[in-house]
Amino acid sequence: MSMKNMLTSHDSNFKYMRFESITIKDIAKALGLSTSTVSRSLSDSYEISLETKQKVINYAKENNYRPNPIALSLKDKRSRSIGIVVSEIANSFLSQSINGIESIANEKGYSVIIAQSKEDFEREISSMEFLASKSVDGILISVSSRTSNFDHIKKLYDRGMPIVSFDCVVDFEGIHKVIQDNYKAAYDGTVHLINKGFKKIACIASSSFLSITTERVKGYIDALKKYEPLLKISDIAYIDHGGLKAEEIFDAMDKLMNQKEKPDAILTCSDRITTNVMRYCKQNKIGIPNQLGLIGFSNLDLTDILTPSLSIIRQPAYEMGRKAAELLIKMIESKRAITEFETMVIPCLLLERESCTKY
Amino acid sequence: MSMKNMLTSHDSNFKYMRFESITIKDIAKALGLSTSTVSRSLSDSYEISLETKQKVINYAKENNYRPNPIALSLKDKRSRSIGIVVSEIANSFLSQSINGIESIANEKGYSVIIAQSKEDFEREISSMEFLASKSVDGILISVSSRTSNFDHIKKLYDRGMPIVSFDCVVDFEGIHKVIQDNYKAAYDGTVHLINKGFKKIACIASSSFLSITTERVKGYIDALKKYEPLLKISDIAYIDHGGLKAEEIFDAMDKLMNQKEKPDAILTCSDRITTNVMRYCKQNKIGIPNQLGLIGFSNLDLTDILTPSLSIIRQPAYEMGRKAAELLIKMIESKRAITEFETMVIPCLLLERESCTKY
DNA sequence: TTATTTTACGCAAACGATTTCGTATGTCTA
DNA sequence: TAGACATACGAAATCGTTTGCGTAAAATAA
Repeated sequence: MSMKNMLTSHDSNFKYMRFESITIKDIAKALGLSTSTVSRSLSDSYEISLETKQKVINYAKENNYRPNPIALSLKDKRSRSIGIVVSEIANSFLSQSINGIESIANEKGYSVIIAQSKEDFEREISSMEFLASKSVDGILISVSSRTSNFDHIKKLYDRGMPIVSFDCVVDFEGIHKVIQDNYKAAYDGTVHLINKGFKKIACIASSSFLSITTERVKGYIDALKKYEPLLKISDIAYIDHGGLKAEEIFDAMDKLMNQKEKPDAILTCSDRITTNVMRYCKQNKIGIPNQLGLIGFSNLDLTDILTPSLSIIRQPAYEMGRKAAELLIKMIESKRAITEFETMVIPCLLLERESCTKY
Repeated sequence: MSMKNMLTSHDSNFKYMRFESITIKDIAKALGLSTSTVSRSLSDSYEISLETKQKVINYAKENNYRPNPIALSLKDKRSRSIGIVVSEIANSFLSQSINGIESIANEKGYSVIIAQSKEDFEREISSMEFLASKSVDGILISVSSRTSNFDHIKKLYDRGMPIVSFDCVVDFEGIHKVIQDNYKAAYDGTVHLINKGFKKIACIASSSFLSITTERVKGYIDALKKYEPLLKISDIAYIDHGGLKAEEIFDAMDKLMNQKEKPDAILTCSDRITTNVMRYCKQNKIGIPNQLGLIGFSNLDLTDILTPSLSIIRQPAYEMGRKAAELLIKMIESKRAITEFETMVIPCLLLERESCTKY
């Protein structure tokens, strides 16, 4: 499982040579100048003669000088890095969001440190601490499905750490938030199923702690109320443990499908729920869409090649990441107090496919 | 799309208060000691009296003192962070690898900075520069499908930057590498198709620049040679641009399927290729497995619910990430020169499902 | 009692960069 | 020619922490 090979072309003791860049001191010494003069030359100060500037700049370029970001951080009291706390990165919605975040961060010269909570409350707390201890300039967070207490976030925020919440947002005010239009998306999805002739539509939602859940369930209920006034609450299932284990979702399906009156369609409120419902149906030979119609929130790019292809509500992950990062960096770099906090609401996209059209 | 709300509960000028932690100086001043004494107390030096130590430690704990990692970095000349360069994170294999990397990194007190090359050679170069400029202590890299020249990596490596390569590894010696057993996996996959009665087996491989491609293709060819000595080279297609665009893979399929003698099975060598071949078949009404058998390298956890369920070769992503991170950190923390470089080879897992069993 | 050692701490340098302040020249003006 | 002012640079502080060295006071030894 592991083979060793003696080194060949490589300089055998190269690890004695730690990776080190040239510093401003080295330039100063080499050119017989002071560090102040070198620093000022590189920042093109008017106090330095053209001749000296040129000498310094040339020498710096030739020797590939790069300012040491750590020294700058120490002086400026900022690390030019932002932290992200999410439940996990191996998740299509979140990895797309992170893509959006990174695109803005890199644009503005920030690097990004990701911490995963793995849908665990304690790990979320330690992730926040980890990031704070790493001196990030700000934090983007989508809370875990186990988070109903937001003190760990509020405390850090009140101490002056810029924080922006997206997707699974915090519950307190006075903070920027970036969310999907959860209510409308769930409402539209439910109406879509109704229009396709389904009569008993269930909903499997994420953790009941989360505002995205509340909003989506409200959209679902309102749609049903409008068209089917006799809603049974028992048709709503909550996945309170994040659904990292498939069993949690299978159990919910067992309960739903073992009622006297089974649902004939389901609205699923997360990627993981959606795919595990399909898995459940496949394993239990429940035909989609004729036995069970299905529409779900999903950002997977594979839903079109499932059989039947899956009708989905796609969340604007990339855009949300960009917006959240923009707000955070604006906050970090703002000199004045921030007195207005935005809640950005970005619409979802409903993609109609085979899983809710009976044949 | 964006509504504003005036802040309510939140202290309106809190942003004047930058997030700042207590320093060793603050402790020293508060207790009437010198910073040296405080520092030594906190590190439990024998030179400090028990009484003083206790006073310092208590005060530090009460005021939630955390050493400033930036100051430590400046002093120690190490940032306790490692960089990762991958083509993209929204990729099941890579996000699982990153999970493995992070698990080790966090264990050892390192944070992780991710840079995406997006399968672009120039972006890979700038990613390396970005990470170096961020003063990471080492770099893990899986090169892009456009990388045939490794100078940018070799140069940094020769200057003393610890680097470990995994998955799509670099081509030079004297460096740690972590790879899957590509040859065996492709060989076994091909033999599996042969055993299932397929007669004309094609292969769609990743970029021809990559060693994973070379190895997989060799496994494929050797299996065929053993069982079907009359191999046609035209049955191997290369996806040289990373396959980020589906068209590249569709074009390859067009060519393969428009031959006089179409293949009756395909071995696909990446996640993206595998799923896009399925997409192509679905769109072109090519029945799997009866018209076309399919086995592919994939780390998606959805392949079991495709119809037909997909036979896959699963790569040990998480394990590879862990191993690579372990090697890198060992390298970073080693005091002595490293003279032996490992190439770790970790086996893949073949999961037999419906897509290669004709009915 | 004096000399020596131990104890317990402080001073200051160092890491790399920026920046405030000070100053030795040179140039111009009156 | 003396005073004023610009020009072009250097010294030193600063950010937070560690650490080598120095040392006063206390404890021990002679």
